Amino acid sequence: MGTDLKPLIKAKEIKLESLAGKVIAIDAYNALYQFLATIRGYTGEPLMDAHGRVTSHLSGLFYRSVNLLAAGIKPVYVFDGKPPALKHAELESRRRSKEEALAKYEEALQEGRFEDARKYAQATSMLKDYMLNDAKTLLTLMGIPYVEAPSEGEATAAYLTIIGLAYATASQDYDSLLFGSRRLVRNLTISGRRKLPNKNVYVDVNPEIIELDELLRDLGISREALVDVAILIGTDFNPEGFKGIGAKKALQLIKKYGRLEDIDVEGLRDELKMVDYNAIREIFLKPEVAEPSNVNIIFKEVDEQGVTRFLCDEHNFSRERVSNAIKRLNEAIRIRGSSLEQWFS
DNA sequence: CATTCTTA
DNA sequence: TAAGAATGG
Repeated sequence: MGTDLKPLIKAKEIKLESLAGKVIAIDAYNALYQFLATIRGYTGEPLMDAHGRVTSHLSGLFYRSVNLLAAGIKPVYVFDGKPPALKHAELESRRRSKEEALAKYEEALQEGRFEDARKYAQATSMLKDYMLNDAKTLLTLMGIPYVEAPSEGEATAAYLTIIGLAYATASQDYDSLLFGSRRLVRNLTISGRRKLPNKNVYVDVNPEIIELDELLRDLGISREALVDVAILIGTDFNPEGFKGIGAKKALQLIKKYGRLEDIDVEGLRDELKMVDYNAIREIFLKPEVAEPSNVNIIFKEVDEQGVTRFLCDEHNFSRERVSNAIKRLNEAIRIRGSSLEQWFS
């Protein structure tokens, strides 16, 4: 879920094309989860192949990646490793709400309330290991690199921007900023349409970028202080946050007192004693990240035969759609005139 | 979510 | 032809 920093952030809308030629480190879990949750049939069932294996995430990953490549963007997907121990409570609560959603889904389905069923089905979404493996296979066949993070994917993605291997991170969550990402791109989409939660209304959504340096300057605080603000709001590592404190109040408090241990507010001071905020700070400020020597960001040509075999033969995608997409991509590459030399190096 | 089909 | 609805797997 991440930290709700939104009220503190003013993002700049950008055109997708402005990212042409840039390496973007994409939070794989975030992207795949979004695909899995939203790409569903009328009654909420995910797309599946003839063997009943879920393919929603592959559909999203394939078409979006084609579009990013066609726009000249170089995506690098960063996969999660082992979650920090402090994340257990958050993961457990996610597991529980999925369980509850499953019960509601079955009930709604039984009663023919398909719109509800769809909503609850989305909330049951779980990325299984085989789905992650299928996603990695597809990326390899598409010539798109990915990185295995030792722990939080957002942390390694952020690190890639810090060491100059990526221009920005891409995620819907703000946590990569806490991990020090120099730039965060949200809404890295093509269609620019998103359904409002619980409503049958669609709104235009454009990609937006947040520059960490600018954000810190605007807020008038350091990254260390921003992490303290996040802890007050509530992070994946202290999901409760603190009673009555949202983004605005958290910022006020840190601007006034500087850091968590100096907050002099009746009640809150005692609540803070119950939280190991130093451990949380450490996760954000000194995260476990991939070794640069283990990061190979190499783009290759799309293996059209391989992609077709994998998506169409193994997973029952339409040959026509897949070949059209690859044709579009090749045409875009041709028009851009990017020689394979400069592109794939 | 992204693409394709339908509709007016 | 452009917006909205349906479909994809």
